[in-house]
Amino acid sequence: MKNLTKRQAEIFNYIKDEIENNGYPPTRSEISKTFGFKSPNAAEDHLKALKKKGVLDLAAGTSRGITLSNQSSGIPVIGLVSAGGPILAEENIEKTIPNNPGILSHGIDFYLKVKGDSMIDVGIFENDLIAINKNIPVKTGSIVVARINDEVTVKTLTKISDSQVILRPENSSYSDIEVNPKKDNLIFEGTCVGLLRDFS
Amino acid sequence: MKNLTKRQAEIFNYIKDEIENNGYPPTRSEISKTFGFKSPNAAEDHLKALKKKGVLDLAAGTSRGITLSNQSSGIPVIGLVSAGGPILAEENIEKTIPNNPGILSHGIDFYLKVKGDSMIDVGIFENDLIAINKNIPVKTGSIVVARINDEVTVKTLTKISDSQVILRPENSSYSDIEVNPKKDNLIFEGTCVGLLRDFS
DNA sequence: TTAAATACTGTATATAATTACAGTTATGAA
DNA sequence: TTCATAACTGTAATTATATACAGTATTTAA
Repeated sequence: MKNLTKRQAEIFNYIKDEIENNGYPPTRSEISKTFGFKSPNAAEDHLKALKKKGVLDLAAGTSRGITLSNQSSGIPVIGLVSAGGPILAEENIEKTIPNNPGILSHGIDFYLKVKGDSMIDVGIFENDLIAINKNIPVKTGSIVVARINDEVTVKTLTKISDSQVILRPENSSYSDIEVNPKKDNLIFEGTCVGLLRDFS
Repeated sequence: MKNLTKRQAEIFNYIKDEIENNGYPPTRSEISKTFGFKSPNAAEDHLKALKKKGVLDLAAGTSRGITLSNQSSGIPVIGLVSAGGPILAEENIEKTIPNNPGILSHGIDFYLKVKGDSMIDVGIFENDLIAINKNIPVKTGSIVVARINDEVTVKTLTKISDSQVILRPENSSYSDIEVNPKKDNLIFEGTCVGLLRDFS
């Protein structure tokens, strides 16, 4: 959904927030008022641009007829992460699920579908979706999503220093992973802020 | 939510559905069209009645300015269940959290905050919120919320017949619970359809 | 370098939408 | 019985809203 200009992103986020807070989308003049436009047509133009870029839809002749498109209103679920690119790259997105502000105390940037049983002792099972926030600084004790030499893993961070990082699987049959950030390529993709499991 | 007439409930549910499906609430005339009213004032009257009963709010002078009130839009979280009354009784509701249609494959009637460690082998931990659907018929293999002689418990249903019901804790340090529905008062409050955990 | 896109102002208008007022009919409670 | 509530019809007025057209200035991609 990218290629939004800075201004367009501002307006898009405002619309998103309004829907979240008010329960209905803003009008052209509400948008204009918020951004200081002297003409409602400025908002109209922006809406058309946002529609053209596919992040929202407009219902003709309908007041407040703004709907966020699927991709832009949902939170991506990341399945298997292909090596190389960024974790949120298109090809890693398995689906998107509706955003639900308010269910968890932290914001969610994406969900990661859990593979393997290395975290079962803290109740994280295969195929669970763990909610990840990219911006919380990682700290010891947190469950983190780490990328070590392009391999993505979910573990508890138990030690972090310039020369040594220890990632602990929460399963007694596995051993701690020790990483030297100076030698290995270590990236923290985010912190686990919640868990979602669907019994279907 | 209280004492809505049949007609009011129909209209309220329609509004709820419209918000969910369209992303914005209906106008008076859309409501009228749907229900065959020949005057938009019929919808206006209904909206006023629904507002009076506290299930929604109306923003004056605002097109589509209908918002569902917290109680009616959220899903109750049940903490400790007091003996006697129904599980969804006011005093059991710890809080409500926003409804999120689409995150789980089944509908959610309420969340139950888990006490104890009797289900840790299936990754259900203390203080997790389990999502419960009241209307799915209980069947063996499902995780169910059962009330045995007024005590509420979450277990896996492993056997169900007229004379014997077996509820299995998913923790090797606990033993199966055998209930005779003819002698004991056994009520199934619902089936667990999902799990929500907040790492805060 | 040039056309297209971005980001607006300014004006105007048809129509979408809220909402008041005046009624009618039916039902159930005081 | 009588009054409040429910569930509408019918009309109408004000205002809220979408949206077109005509511009201007700046930035960006071909």
